[in-house]
Amino acid sequence: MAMEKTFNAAEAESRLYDAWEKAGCFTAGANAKPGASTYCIMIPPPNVTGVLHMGHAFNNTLQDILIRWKRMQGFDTLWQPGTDHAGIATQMVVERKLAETQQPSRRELGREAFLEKVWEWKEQSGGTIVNQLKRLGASCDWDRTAFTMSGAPGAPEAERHGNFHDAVIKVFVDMYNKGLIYRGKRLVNWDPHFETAISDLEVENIEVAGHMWHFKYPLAGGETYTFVEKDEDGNVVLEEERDYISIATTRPETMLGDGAVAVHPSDERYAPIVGKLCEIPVGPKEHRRLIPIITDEYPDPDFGSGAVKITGAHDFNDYQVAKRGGIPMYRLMDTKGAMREDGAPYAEAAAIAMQAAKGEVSLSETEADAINLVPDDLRGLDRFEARSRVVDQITAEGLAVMVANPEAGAEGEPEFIPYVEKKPIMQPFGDRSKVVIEPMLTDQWFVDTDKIVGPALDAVRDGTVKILPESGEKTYYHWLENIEPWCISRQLWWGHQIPVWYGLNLSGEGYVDDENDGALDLVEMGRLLSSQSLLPGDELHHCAADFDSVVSKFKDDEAGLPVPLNHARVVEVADRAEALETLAASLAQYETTQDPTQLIYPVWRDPDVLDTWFSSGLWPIGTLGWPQETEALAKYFPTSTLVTGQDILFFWVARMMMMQLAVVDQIPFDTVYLHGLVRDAKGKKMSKSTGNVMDPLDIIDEYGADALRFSSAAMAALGGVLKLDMERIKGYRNFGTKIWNAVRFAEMNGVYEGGAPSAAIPEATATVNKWIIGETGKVRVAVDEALEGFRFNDAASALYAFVWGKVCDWYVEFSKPLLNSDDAAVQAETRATMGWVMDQCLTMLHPIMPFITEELWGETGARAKMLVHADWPSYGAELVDEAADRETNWVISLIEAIRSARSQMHVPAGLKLPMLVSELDEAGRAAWDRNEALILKLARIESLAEVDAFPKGCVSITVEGGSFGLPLADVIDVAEEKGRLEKALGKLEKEAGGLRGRLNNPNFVASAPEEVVEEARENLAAREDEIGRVKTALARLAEMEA
RNA sequence: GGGCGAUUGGCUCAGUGGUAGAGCACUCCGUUCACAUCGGAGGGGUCACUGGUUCGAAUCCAGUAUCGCCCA
Repeated sequence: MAMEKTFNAAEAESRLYDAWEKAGCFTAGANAKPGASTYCIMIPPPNVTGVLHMGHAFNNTLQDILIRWKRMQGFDTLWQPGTDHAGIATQMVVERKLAETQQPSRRELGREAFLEKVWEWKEQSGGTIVNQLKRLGASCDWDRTAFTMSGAPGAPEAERHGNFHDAVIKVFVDMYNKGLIYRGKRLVNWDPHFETAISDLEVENIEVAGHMWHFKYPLAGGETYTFVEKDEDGNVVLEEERDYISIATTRPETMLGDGAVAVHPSDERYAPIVGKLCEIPVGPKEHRRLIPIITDEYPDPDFGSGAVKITGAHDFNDYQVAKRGGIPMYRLMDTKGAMREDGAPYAEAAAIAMQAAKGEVSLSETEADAINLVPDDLRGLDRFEARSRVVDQITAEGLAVMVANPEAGAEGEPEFIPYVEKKPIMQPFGDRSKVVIEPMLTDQWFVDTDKIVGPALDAVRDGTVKILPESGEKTYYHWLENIEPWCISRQLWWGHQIPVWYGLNLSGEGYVDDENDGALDLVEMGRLLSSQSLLPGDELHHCAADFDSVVSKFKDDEAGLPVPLNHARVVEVADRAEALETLAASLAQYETTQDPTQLIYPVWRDPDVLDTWFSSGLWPIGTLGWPQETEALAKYFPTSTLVTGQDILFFWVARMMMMQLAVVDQIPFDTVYLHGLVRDAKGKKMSKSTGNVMDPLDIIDEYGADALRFSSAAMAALGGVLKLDMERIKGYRNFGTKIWNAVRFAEMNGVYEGGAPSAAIPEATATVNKWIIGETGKVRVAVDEALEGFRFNDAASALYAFVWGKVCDWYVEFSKPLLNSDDAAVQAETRATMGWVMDQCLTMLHPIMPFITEELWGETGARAKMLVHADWPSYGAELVDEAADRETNWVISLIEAIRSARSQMHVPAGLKLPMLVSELDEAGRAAWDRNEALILKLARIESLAEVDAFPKGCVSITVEGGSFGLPLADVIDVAEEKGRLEKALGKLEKEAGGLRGRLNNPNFVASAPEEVVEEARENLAAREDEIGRVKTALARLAEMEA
């Protein structure tokens, strides 16, 4: 067999991966020892629309390293794969595809037909990322591939194996029944393009060039006050009478919905006017709204004018202020982000708002929301168009704050201009839609996180769950201790439809039984249908897993209604409008038939779906078959390690903690390993617009998956920044070639002649064989310790240093004379040792570099098992032979000293030199004798002769316990040699000086640990010894000069 | 503004109190039969700054500066 010179990754990777898969190597429990403990990792489900990027590659490499390592150790392992259904992203992808192929749009298709299209797309394209993960070498149990929408109504046969959908619905119903989920009107991130609420995670805050306008809000009734501005020392810098309060805003269009102006309670400038009313300087003059000036801790007195307008329905900070102060929140925009066109004309709306501001009426949330305060001329405008109109109107009226014009005096330039600051502002954008996100007050479903956060906090506080790096725990506490309600509803079609049905509230105030006869007549029915109680927002609702289960709950409601309503059949209709029609028709029919059994009580299901994170929050139990008590659930839950990006600590990790604890009262995993974003070599985020995106598949094509994987491991320092450098990847590709050729060398030297090496630790007699066996023991301990502590970089560098720095640089070289030895026993021993050492390298490297190691494993003999299932070693420091260790290190230092001297004396590399020795202690003599052949070979020495004193022109080589010399009188450059020795002397003196200083300090000797003092003494002695020899050499050189 | 973190050779980074390290890059030498995707030798660092704790600080503490990330 003649091995190729390099590993052909492109050819081998798919072949090896297929072999693993075909043999079922990744199946849950594969290679488990009898009675083994379990080890389970849940993949962070990639988006079903996703394609593999560097973040996935890195994240999954770490998981694969762990799972392969544990699998080789004989644990009962499961790496659970799958994808999430990615509501908004998937809907967008499918809609785009419909548009591209000239098919009817989503709305034209309708919900059911559109969802069919989504499922079609999923069957065709949803497996992309799964296949890409295979190219990385990910050893997931693919037969178990999960999907957060599996088992949903409308899912094709192929998706019916899972029941994730039922699990999600069951959790919603259970949590609803426990009072952990409620419906409410709250401020959410609204995407005007997709017309849905989105999560914080889907919002990107980007700094953009913005403007800060300054406007005057006149005091009501022309009141005035003395405005006094002081500097830090309390000196008055400005004092004037004002009839207004100055407000700065970046969003003038939201002024229309202002409910108050707030100032800080400590702000003396505005103290005289707190509690008074001021006028919003926009809208028809005759209907100007007045709003109160209130105090709140939120305004920063040092920022802008110190006064803040409060628009509770369109700003998150203002929302909090408005809630605290009972300020009404007026919604100004529709779902598309345009100014509202609905409701009563402005004059009417403004009048109601006025009454509220004066405290004459108090508005419920629903009532406030029904009021449209957009002036008639601005209705229907896009929000940005409305902004510029508002600015123009205010400025035209002279209510903009004016400043001196720096251009004044120039042609056509006025003396004063409106005060508009150009400044960068952080603006929220939808990460999918790229439009500006609008904080919007809407009806949504929420998880009452306050009620379930406790156990999730406790589990980390008491150490049941460990988060790495530790700083992640701080962040976790910080977020959970200040947790906000979690909005879980989305106005999308693709997702788990909320299992709540609504019905019209027929028992409201509108119904009055005129005759008091307990029965409904026509007049009463008419009143019922038009009454206030049928306004949107006041419906009855019930929650249940399906329609059949919800019917009885509506029946219970009916029981309290008068005849004949209490007999009505509960029937599901599409929506609220259809329900009203159906009810009216049914009542009309009843009038003629008088048959109560024909009466229909229509109910409709909530059209919204659940946030994708609500379902992925159940990933650990959902993928294992919950709520069924499956074997997998019993075995692998709670799972072991979660490896994920620190950016989703809140959105996913914390939610999994809360939900698993809330639903099954168990932690989902015991360790969370968090890592950062993979960046480019300079530390920049990878982005399409910067053009610095690296595609992991391109990297795999060019350098092989192993190189990419090794790079991932090497940069995975706990808490470290991940900078991906192609040079580094190339270096690790080279590392693979290095191992390949080391094995090739072994193969060429008959190591595998007798078949695969024995798994038994070889019995060695030769020093270097004993030494490399000990080094192998040390590296196994180092690798396991590193992986146990999730220090992947330490594991990688320990293996790199061992394989390249010890095995290839030294052991292979040392072995050459032994493999060519005439002594058959020495040769056999060395072959056995080398075979074993190479096998250990392959075994320990396999979790990080599975492909090349598996290939070499197969190349070097028939094996009982593939490497993926080989036994992970457990030997350790007991393999270290101290004497062999010392001796080999001495040999290495001697060889290095000779090479160094040769190189610096410009001795031609190929030239063999004689060497002299003037003194050598007993250990040195023994070491020389036992290792002469390899020293001579590696240092290119032809002979060694003992002398009493070195001749003139002899280059000195000093090692522990010995002085060697190279007679180079004819080639020596005296000045150069003197420089070399002086430099060495200087370094030694510096070291010795430091050691002496410490040892002369009585405090050091008294306080430092014994072994530290002892070590310092030994070091000093060794330095002084060497200083002596270098000085001798320098003296000899001086003689030569003379 | 709040929180978290970083600052070590030209670059990218390890290094949790005891003689400053690695890889890459650089310089010189090398077609020695495992490997030029290689080998050998070498240069290069006041560990951001200022104080403090300690016998001893890159390492612990405080402050300063600069940078990054998250949140507002």
